[in-house]
Amino acid sequence: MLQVSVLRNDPQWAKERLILKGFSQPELVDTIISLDDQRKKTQNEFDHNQSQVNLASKQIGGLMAKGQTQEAEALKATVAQLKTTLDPLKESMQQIEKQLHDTLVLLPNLPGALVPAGKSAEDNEVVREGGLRKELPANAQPHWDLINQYRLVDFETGAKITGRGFPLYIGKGAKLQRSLVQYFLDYNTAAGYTEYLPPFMVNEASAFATGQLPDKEGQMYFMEADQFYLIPTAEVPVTNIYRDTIVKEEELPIKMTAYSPCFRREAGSFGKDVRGLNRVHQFEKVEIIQIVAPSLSYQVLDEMVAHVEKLIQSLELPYRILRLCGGDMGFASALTYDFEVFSAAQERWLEVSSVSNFESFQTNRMKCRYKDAQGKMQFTHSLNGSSLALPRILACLLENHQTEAGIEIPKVLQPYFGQEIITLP
RNA sequence: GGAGAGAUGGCAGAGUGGUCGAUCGCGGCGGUCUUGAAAACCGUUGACUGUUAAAGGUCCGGGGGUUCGAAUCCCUCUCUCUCCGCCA
Repeated sequence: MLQVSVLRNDPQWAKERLILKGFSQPELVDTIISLDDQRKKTQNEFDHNQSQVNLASKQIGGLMAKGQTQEAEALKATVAQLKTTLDPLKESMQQIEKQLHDTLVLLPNLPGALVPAGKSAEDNEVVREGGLRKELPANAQPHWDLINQYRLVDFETGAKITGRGFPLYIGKGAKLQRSLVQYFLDYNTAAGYTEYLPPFMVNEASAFATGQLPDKEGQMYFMEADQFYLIPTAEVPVTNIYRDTIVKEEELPIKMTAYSPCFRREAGSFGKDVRGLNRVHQFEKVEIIQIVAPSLSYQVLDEMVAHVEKLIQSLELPYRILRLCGGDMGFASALTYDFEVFSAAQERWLEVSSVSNFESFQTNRMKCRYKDAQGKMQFTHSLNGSSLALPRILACLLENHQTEAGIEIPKVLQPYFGQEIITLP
């Protein structure tokens, strides 16, 4: 959620930034400022009357104590009179505040200075490429064929148990998933991130705080009976650890990592690029999250990008890093870098990580603040990234490391997986 | 699911209708003393809103009610703890 003060400060600039993000109603900025004016005006009037009521009530107390009941009764009558003006004022104040909040919440975060203009994925900027594309055997295959031959994942049975998009991992496939999760968590904790295992369902307040609500309402699974949402990413429960808290400056930066399954309805996005593990309703992911002082957030963003980059390098995969353009960024983000790994057999890039700085967009919704050196209350900044998302990494590992002899396991994973190569069953 | 107890400022914990936004303690900050530190002593220390700055207003888990006046009384919801039941 944006701060009204930011919009007031330079409405024209704010509108331009919103347009860069592809937001279709920049005029809401003016609506918000005018609502805020109304709010101030109404509140002022209300406060004035309330103050008179408070004063009179105190006087009544004094008069009663002295036994001057007649004077007290007279004052009571004036208070009663004043109070009739209070209720309608309060009502309209609440109404204005709600309207203001409901409108404010519709605005996406303003894109940061580095964000390139553009409407879609084609306009993203390639920051750099890395890793080696291995020479593949002549009969190289896409992962959806490999997982069948090697008996790693069974989509049909997953569909029978639940529905399409719920893969069932089997044998070495399941173990490879588990090895990756463990490796990623160890890698993250070695870099100073504290590991959490969070709840996989969240309440409405949590889903709102990180920006999933109201923006992505239809994308989350919802448990009607208990009013819980299945998490689309560990970002939601983990970031919410710090909802409604005031942290000490010396506690910053707060570095957290968590594994979780992720549930996404992917409503409307099926039909294309959905084969195999490319897009599923349930997948595993290890997330990294930081809460930091505002002045450091972009430096931390670079650190997180470097952190994820090394992790992908260690898996010996060819990758590239993109800086997302305004139109392709998420609702809550101010700057996002996507990591894509080259899927050799599909001959296309697959997104495996997304690292973002949310600045104070989430922390304003969450009310996560700290006192700076001057003793002033400020919103912290929050950042997060996948480190890493699993099914696509699995797909890329299979495709990029397939050889005549079998699927080679990267060195760093071998201690976790327990063998160097997966051979045909 | 049933019964009981509870929810107050960073923590701990008083306060049961009228200068209570809230005693005291711990912690934090500032100071005295000290070469420095500790101890001791003194002072200070919630958030939001509003204003150039004030004043003023709001907040004692959430919502509603009673009253001239509510942290305090009533209703309701949520959560926590203890016991019972069920259960991986």
